[in-house]
Amino acid sequence: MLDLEPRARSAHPLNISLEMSPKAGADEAMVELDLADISRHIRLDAKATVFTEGARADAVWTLVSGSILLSKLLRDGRRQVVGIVVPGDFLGLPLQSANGFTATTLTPSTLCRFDRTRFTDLLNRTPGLMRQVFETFSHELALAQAHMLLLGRRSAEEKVAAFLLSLRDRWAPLQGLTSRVDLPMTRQDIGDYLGLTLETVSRTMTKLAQRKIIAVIPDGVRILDAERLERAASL
Amino acid sequence: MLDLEPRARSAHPLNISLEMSPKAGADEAMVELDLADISRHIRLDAKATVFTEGARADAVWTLVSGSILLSKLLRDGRRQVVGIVVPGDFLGLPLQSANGFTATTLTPSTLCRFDRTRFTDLLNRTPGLMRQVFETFSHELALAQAHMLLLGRRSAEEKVAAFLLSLRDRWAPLQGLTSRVDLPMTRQDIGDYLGLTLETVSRTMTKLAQRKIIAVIPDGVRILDAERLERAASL
DNA sequence: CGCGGGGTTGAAAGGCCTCAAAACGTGTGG
DNA sequence: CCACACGTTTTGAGGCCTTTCAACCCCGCG
Repeated sequence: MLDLEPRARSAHPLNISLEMSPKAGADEAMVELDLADISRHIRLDAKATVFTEGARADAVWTLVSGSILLSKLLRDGRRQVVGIVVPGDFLGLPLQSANGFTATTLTPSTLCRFDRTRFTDLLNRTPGLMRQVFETFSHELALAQAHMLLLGRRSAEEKVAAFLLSLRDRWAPLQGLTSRVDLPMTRQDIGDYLGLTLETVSRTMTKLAQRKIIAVIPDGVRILDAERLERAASL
Repeated sequence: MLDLEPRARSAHPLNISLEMSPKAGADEAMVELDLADISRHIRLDAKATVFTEGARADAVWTLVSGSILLSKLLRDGRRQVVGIVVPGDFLGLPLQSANGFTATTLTPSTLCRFDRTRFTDLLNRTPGLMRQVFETFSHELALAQAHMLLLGRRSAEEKVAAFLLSLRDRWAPLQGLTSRVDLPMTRQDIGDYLGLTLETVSRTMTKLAQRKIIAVIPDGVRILDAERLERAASL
């Protein structure tokens, strides 16, 4: 249900952004060829591991469809989800040789895989592409900082409310701004993202539902009162 | 006391990294000139604001000496420190027109200021420089993810222990790996960094001191038993 | 000397966690 | 088509860790 095929207009996943680049010149077609040259589309089932924290990173990826969870593990099993990847997002650090986190698919997903060294070579040859990826990372960093604020300083209710709103907004460019928010992950996953236990996530959601701010539906929630939800998130 | 003058060997703050670049070629001197052209050294007192969250960003910076706190604010006053800047670090997002956080000096500091648009122009003209800044950001992102794990999944004692160790390690390249860790910030600042109250930070430190793992000294701590501190951090 | 900011310590409250059980949903096999 | 098993979610009760509120100490400085 989340497995739609977005941005089909673009021949290559990374060109979504290159197309919008102001200095998209004559050599754009060549870059596309080069990208096609070193890339490979891959389909994965739900709950498949794309790569593992600590392992050697020999590829970088873009997500074409589906969704992916990025998580870090403590030795005793405690887990923190450090990111949620939606179609169009870039995945992996081109310049780092080891993965800093594990990437797991939530739904059946298709990814575009790039050989890492060949990708960084291309990056060094193609300033426009590097700029695009750089821009992506700046945005990621801003998201990470916003999430630190959430993890460190927000209550359980604020966390859950902010989570639902941010997930809605991230999917909005792909499927429009609907009141329905798909949650193709478990309460445990959500808790690991928000720094809460699965029970607290569940309780908080039912509390929001009792106040008619959201409705809990199978595999997701429906936002009944976006305004009050925003107030609950103290945005 | 933290106000040392590190990396004096390099003519320009940003060239620390450019020097180490593998493809540092003949045009390096020119880049340095360009950087000098658009940069300006600035001295700031302790507790001075470099820039404010939400304000238009018309500059990016490198920290030459001193130290800086990056923080985000919630409307009701709750604060989250999202980063600590040590000499040599880059500061600000070249491609974003608004600041995502506030930057405040902890000690008297000297910064190097770059006009943002002129810096990004230079960035676009100079792939090697962009690569360097890009690399910096990848590292920042990794740090941010590690901090999310800390904020979401670690206990107060683990947080404080991990904080002391990470601060020691970040200063190590500049002043050597000593047992003394300078803390030129208040308990409130530390709490805002770790997602704790200042009282919890204080209590946790005295508890670590009672167990002879650290000693609380004026303006810092001394690490008495690094091994047990690492175990306390569950690293 | 008194003031003010920062730090420590104490007691009580509360929010979230832990442990536990029951409800629910879905896919499988009889 | 129903029964069952398994994983997930919900709900409850109790406890703990961190927060809250408050008092007190320390020290630098006007």
